Amino acid sequence: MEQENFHFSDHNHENCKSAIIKTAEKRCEENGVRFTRQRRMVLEILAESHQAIGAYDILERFKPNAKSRTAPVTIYRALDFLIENNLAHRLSSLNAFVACSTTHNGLDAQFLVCKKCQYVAELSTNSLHKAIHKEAESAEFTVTSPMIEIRGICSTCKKS
Amino acid sequence: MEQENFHFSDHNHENCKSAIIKTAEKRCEENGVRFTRQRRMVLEILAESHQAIGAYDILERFKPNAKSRTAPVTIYRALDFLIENNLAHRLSSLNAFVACSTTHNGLDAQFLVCKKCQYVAELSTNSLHKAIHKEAESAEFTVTSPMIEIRGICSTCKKS
DNA sequence: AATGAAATGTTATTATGTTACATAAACATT
DNA sequence: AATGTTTATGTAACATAATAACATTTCATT
Ligand SMILES: [Zn+2]
Ligand SMILES: [Zn+2]
Ligand SMILES: [Zn+2]
Ligand SMILES: [Zn+2]
Repeated sequence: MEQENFHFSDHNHENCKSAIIKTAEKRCEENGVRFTRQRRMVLEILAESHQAIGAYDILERFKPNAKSRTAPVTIYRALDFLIENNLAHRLSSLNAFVACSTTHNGLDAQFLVCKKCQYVAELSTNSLHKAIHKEAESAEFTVTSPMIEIRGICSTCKKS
Repeated sequence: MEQENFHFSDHNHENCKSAIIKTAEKRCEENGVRFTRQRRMVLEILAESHQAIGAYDILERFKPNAKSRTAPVTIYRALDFLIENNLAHRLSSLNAFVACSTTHNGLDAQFLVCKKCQYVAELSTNSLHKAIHKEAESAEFTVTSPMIEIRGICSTCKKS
């Protein structure tokens, strides 16, 4: 799941998807929480692409495979679960969600969000992590959940 | 308008407010845009505190001094204007707004947001600015508008 | 005063997210 | 297996946040 550039151009997304699901199975096992059918379905929808997707769009894609009529709260509950277990992230600047695509190893996540094509690259760099915590510390501020969403234009979109 | 800690404990907020309004008058003059009654009223409401405030809360505080019935869109239009002219900022993680309280000098803004008391400290540091642009560059990503909202607990809340 | 551009008024609508309470499935204990 | 307990899901209504579309007014310039 190493990315080389913003569009993940060289990566096999089928592998990528199955890695995300496998990670989820493993982590839920470890954490003693249940990776239910609905939670899996929502994660699979997220993992379909590296673009952020809104809850109501997820709902639309969810409905065809649902066993009964599905309400928004079902999606939000699944998303809450995934986010709590670090299997997905919410992008506040878009009111949208992505599957987690990196191993954080205790570091905060950062996102590069292309305004044009909506692709999201997830980073988890030591340098940014450190810079953030250093600035916060000097203001005597205890960081719990930084939201670092770097909006701009990806290389592919810039060329075109 | 220099801040020493998160709660701006040592600052005279009356000065702070009038500085915000004066800056706005000056900037609008410079930019050849109109600092109308409504825009001023919304900025004054924002400048009342360093807490983020939602558009509908602004609306409630706006109504008593309004000349006629006021709809949400009025507030949003004023906010759009203020944000465009860098006189206010939107905090995506809260769906809320604050008056700008620093001079940016070409640097991006960053925010420390206390989850407990809702206070917002605005930073505009070179070190964070650089760290962000450096990481983006190495992903061949062109930054336009980073959203850096560092959520956590301020020193005052931590003590209590 | 006539003109055009910017700002505001008015109403309705869309988008996003939550509450409250009922039912069902999974798990643990006897 | 029967029981109680927790966790997950179903269902409906509601709450909050933001925008669209179009009419009217205000302001600066001619
Ligand atoms: Zn992929
Ligand atoms: Zn992640
Ligand atoms: Zn102040
Ligand atoms: Zn600012």
